[in-house]
Amino acid sequence: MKINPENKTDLSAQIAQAIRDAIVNGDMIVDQRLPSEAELADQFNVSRPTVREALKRLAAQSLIRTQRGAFGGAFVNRLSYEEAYGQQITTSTLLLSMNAVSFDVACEARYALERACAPLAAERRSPDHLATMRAEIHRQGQPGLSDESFCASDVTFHRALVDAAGNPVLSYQLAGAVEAMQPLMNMITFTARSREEILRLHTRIADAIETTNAPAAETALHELEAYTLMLGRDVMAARRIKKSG
Amino acid sequence: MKINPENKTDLSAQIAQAIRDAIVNGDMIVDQRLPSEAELADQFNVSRPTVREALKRLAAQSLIRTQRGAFGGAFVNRLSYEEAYGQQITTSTLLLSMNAVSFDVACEARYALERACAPLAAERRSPDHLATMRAEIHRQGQPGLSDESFCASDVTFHRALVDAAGNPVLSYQLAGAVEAMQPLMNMITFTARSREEILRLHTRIADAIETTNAPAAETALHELEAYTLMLGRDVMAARRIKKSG
DNA sequence: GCTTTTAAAATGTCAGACATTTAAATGTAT
DNA sequence: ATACATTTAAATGTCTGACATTTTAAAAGC
Repeated sequence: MKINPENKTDLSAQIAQAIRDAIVNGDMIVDQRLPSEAELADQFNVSRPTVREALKRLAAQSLIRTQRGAFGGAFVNRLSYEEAYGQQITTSTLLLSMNAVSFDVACEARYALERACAPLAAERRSPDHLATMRAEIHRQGQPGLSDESFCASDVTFHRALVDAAGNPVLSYQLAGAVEAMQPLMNMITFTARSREEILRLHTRIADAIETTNAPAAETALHELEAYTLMLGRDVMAARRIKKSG
Repeated sequence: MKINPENKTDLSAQIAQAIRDAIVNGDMIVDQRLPSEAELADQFNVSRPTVREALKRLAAQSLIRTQRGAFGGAFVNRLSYEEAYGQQITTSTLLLSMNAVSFDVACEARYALERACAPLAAERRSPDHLATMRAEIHRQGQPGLSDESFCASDVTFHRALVDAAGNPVLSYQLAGAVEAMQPLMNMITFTARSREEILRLHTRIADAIETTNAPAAETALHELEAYTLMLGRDVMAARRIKKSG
């Protein structure tokens, strides 16, 4: 992996790519120690700051971790779900906040993913997941609940639904979609009327999951998608006016 | 955003986080220029190499891009789908290759996502998408096709299915799942018998999409999932034996 | 007025030094 | 001999200052 040809891009980017390739190809295995910065600098014929910039790039992607002190160094990192979540959420949030993705598209993707989870959730849901969903439904019915709290509870509810599917990859994918929509969702004013409607649909979803009735859950999710879309569109319209004004 | 309290983590990580927050919170907008490295070093009271390490971290996440020369500098980057794909694929591939995710779980997630796309694809598929699917089916039936080529064609087929849904966020999510599974899929030996079976299912899927029969597409995808799982398990079993042997 | 040259500003890179952290090796006392 | 304290070495983290390269805008020249 050691060599890189004479091209004009950043040396630190080239070095990062070379090491990244080595990791992805399996030439370096988890927890294996990389050569020290000084050794890498020698091997690649660059200075230590350049090597360090390359290593920081890899650290930003959670590909490596570093440890100070004797017998420290840079080690290939076993990517954890938490780290993967973090990457996913950062990326998704930016895609949405930079308007590369519209609210409509994000909303559609999110509910498509949730519906994909529904059959698995109906099949595997534990009492614990159901209890969480019921508890959040109860909370959402409390009078005097702030919009932020309502929104947070909404997220917890949907998260329980997805986690009930028992597939961490799906949970991880959804996390991105749900978190990314949070800022926009938080702009929504949840009237008593809309809360009532959402509550009704949440209850239908929970009931469907409890009775392992996947199609009913999917139908309710469809309706919730349409309703969310309507609420979101009002907010987005208001946002556009504010921008142009 | 300028200050960061006295804690013991890396300064470059702290600075990267501060700038990241500013971008995500919208304090800095797309294409806005960051202060020069020297100015940032002043503001954060650190040296230029430390600032540079922070900037490289952000560059690794495609949050910023840099431009050399006068009036150059670091600019907030509009995250493109391509860049987001790249991030997603790197992360997903590592999750799978490091065995943090089993083949079964990845496979289940992938087909759950594809089924989520099916109704949308059935509704929106263009002649172009259908043509791609048909063409790949035809290719998969050619005798003398190598396993790699068969596999590549398989990816193109599924990609067309997902793209037909017309939701770039779903395409982006799937890209990760599909790409990540590639290395394992490539280890599969596709016998004439298994190719025939896959071809049959692909045809059913294409037919269902063409006739806007979403349920039929989902059913066929279910069967294809079960079949893929079976093929994959053989490979994974062989892999385990090789490791322990 | 157009072209060429120049200057300035910014990132990219290097070299060397010092600071800090950490664990092993060593030494010392009970 | 064991337990504890000390030293030491290796590594990352940080700083300073310098030079190289790239790029654009402004100045100079025709």
